[in-house]
Amino acid sequence: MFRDDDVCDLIQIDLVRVSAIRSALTAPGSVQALADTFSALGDPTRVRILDALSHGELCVCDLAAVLRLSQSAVSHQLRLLRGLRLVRPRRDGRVVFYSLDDQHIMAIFRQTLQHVEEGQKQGAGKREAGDGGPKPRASAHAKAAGGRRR
Amino acid sequence: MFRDDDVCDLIQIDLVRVSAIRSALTAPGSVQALADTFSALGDPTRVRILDALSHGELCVCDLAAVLRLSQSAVSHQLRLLRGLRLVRPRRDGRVVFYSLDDQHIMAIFRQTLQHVEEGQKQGAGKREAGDGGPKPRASAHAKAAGGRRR
DNA sequence: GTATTGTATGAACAACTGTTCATATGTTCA
DNA sequence: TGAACATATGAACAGTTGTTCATACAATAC
Repeated sequence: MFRDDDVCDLIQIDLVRVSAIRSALTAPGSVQALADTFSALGDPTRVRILDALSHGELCVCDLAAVLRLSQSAVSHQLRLLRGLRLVRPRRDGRVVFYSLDDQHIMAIFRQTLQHVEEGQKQGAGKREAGDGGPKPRASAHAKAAGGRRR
Repeated sequence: MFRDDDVCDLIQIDLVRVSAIRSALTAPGSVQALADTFSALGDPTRVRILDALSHGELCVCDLAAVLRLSQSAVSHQLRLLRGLRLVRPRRDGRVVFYSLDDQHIMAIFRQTLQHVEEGQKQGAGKREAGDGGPKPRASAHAKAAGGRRR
């Protein structure tokens, strides 16, 4: 944990600036909301669900068929996405159609894809997450490490 | 898992559309890259780090002081963020300064905050993640549940 | 060289998460 | 009403993640 006497006492440490920045930080509530939302987006299955829904409204069953997932898995994920208002349900008989809740989501996707692709340009040959190659399912504590190459 | 004979055979199931959408889906590599990036953003500590850095370049020690975190915790998280090119290090003697890697990140933050706040407007009184109130640290498998109220 | 200091990293542990299986809920049709 | 079917949900398990502690690395000062 952080202790006040643990602060390094270099000249660079500008305590004034530190407390200035600290008081300008985003409110904890918003931080948590941001993290929750990004967390929901931070799973391949959910990314795929939203990607599929970007092509238009789909019922749970169609969604499962499109993504080749079990109905249960899709339903569980939809529940999560629904809770964060990333998707919206519409009931029609016994079928429930889901659609993207608003336009922000696709905008966020586009922005982030831009960031990712930009990095791929720069670091060509460096292999970062998402180069299309067959990957060993990026695993524990080494996911975004600086230098992996097995 | 998904089995082909598990497809519900309603009229709504449009197998043509299903395969049409499937072939239009974002490539697996990009999906993974998106998920990895969102995953990195999906943690309060990392959100706070990026938020702090949005006020300008900071050394690890200052960052720890601003956020009241241990140097080790900050360093571990910076490593992750660095791997995804969300932050960029600059060495000056023994001090390493970190800054946001590009402008996309803040743009993504803004978009997402907009989404979150928009939802708060609509669902006023419904309590979604991030309303500023003291929360019991939103826990396991119930994080974004549809109907919570204890 | 050694001491000092800022940063990085490995191991380990508790907490969290995504999927599956079994089952419940809700809607339509006979 | 009861059968059929689309969707939702609870429990449980394996896999993943964030923090801490101890320690290594790197750059400067002596």
